[in-house]
Amino acid sequence: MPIHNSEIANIFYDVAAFLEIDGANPFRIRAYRGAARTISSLSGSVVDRIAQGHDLTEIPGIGRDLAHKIEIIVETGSLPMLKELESRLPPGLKDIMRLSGVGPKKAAALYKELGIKNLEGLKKAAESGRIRELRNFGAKVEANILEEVNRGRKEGEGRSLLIKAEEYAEPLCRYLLKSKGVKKVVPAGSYRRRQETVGDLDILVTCKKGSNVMNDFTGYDDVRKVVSQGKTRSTVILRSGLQVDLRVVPEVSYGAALHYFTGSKPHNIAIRKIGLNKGYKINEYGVFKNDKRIAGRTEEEVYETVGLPYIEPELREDRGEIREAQQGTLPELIRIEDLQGDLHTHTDETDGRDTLEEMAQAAQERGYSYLAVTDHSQQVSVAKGLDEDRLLKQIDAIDRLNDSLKGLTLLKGIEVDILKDGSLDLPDRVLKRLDIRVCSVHSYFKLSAKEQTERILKAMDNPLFNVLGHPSGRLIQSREAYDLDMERIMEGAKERGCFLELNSQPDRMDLRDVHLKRAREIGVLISISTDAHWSKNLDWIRFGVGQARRGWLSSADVINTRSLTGLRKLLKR
DNA sequence: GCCGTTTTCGGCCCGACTGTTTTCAGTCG
Repeated sequence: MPIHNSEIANIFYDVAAFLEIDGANPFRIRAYRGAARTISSLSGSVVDRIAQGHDLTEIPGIGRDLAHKIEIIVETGSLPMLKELESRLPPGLKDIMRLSGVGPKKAAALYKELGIKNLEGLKKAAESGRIRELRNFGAKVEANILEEVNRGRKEGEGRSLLIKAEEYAEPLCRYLLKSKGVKKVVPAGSYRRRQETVGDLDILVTCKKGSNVMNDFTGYDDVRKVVSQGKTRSTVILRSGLQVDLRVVPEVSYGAALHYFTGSKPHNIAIRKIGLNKGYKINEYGVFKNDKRIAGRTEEEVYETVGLPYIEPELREDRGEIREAQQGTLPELIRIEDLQGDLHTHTDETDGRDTLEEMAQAAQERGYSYLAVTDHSQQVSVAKGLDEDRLLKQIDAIDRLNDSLKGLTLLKGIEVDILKDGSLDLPDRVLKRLDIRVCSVHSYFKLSAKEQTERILKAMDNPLFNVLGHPSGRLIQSREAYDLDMERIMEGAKERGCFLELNSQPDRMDLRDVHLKRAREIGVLISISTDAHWSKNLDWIRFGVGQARRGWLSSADVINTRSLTGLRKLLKR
């Protein structure tokens, strides 16, 4: 069983945690964390890279030592260095360190002074009042530890889907905007970068002197616990468990603060380094030269002082955007208004909720010039999938409706199942009568990567294959992607004139950002679609567009930015 | 442990808040 990137990353995360407890050089620890993060965000598998003879040290943050350690992990499945650390330090210390308010230093002290090895021992020590005796610990720390242990998990832990974060962020921002003296309220962090999930919500506020916004924030109806409250920063936990950080800065610092709180952290560190080399200090209050503020009112100013053009939030992941900005080769990112239509939608004829007419009307309201109706095929019986007869009837119904529609064309389509042997779930004679075929895997998720890849490539051999629907099959936080050689799929699609879908369902977001970036490099075009099962779900397109921007896509990389005529040409293979 | 348009050695982003202290360590983002 080949090692997945995430397994290599987890080993490095564990090494970093143990080194931290061990009191190792902080920069060495950072190197392991950085490598873990980089590896888990690669688009292709490290195993393949090694097999193809690629030099791992070309990956930023991976030097000779870490490259060698990766090779050992790939060969043997484990890392002797981690084994050695685990033999000296109890694995349970990692759980202790995950508690809010407990870091490596406290975990080390608890182990060394009191012999505490796991959460169970920690609980007993806290209950018997032994923890408060330790230097730098006290009654409050002890009480906090006990509360954390009893809860069983860290406050605010676990990531939320972007759509869930929106549900909380929007009313909270409206509420804060009404607070006296408040000028601007902007969600920053991974939310602004449109990451598919967010760990916590970072909200930036600018206001006049003497504003009461901090008290209004901690007094918000939905707050369950105030974790900390200061003049410029406060942290609360909402009743849903979502953690929210509020930062307040003066107007002159707005741009610097927004840049800082938008992150990502590696992007910020890289920008600050460039600043340092030019003799500037950059923090959330501005850009400083000899303690004099020279910029920071806008984000553009911050970038300008380090000699860069503005970089869109979705690109700020330190994945090459700074280098391309320096060279002036950043793409002009796609916007929602570039899209001419949606190419994957369902109606009440299968498992959708609205009629053909209702879906058409919703598309008109969005200003689309086309909408593809792509109900399920017969194989998906739980969704009342269409057989040949029912599909023919739907084709007729669409023809009739198109005669009466103004400004919108309904495209006759299907989401047809790719069967286990790589054939499609309906005969060519009926598929031929359609404008578009979205082809998806809904069964046999457990095939080996080789079998799954060949199954899909074989399906693509059929000249009627247009778009591979939700290509990886993952459901965020509930189902892993099936094993697949995505690189071969993308190259196969490119060779055959097929396209890959970016499915905008909030828990799919499939393809991932790193895959989209790779698709753009390979030159395979993308269909950004919602897979809407309800007319209201057409609005999910904002998630897809956010994800597409994170994948560096511009309007030219996407098929449904084309006019109807242009699109029809692309769909004819 | 990584990295280099000052460097192959000596740096490595920067600040807020809490609790335990009485000037600061630890944690967090």
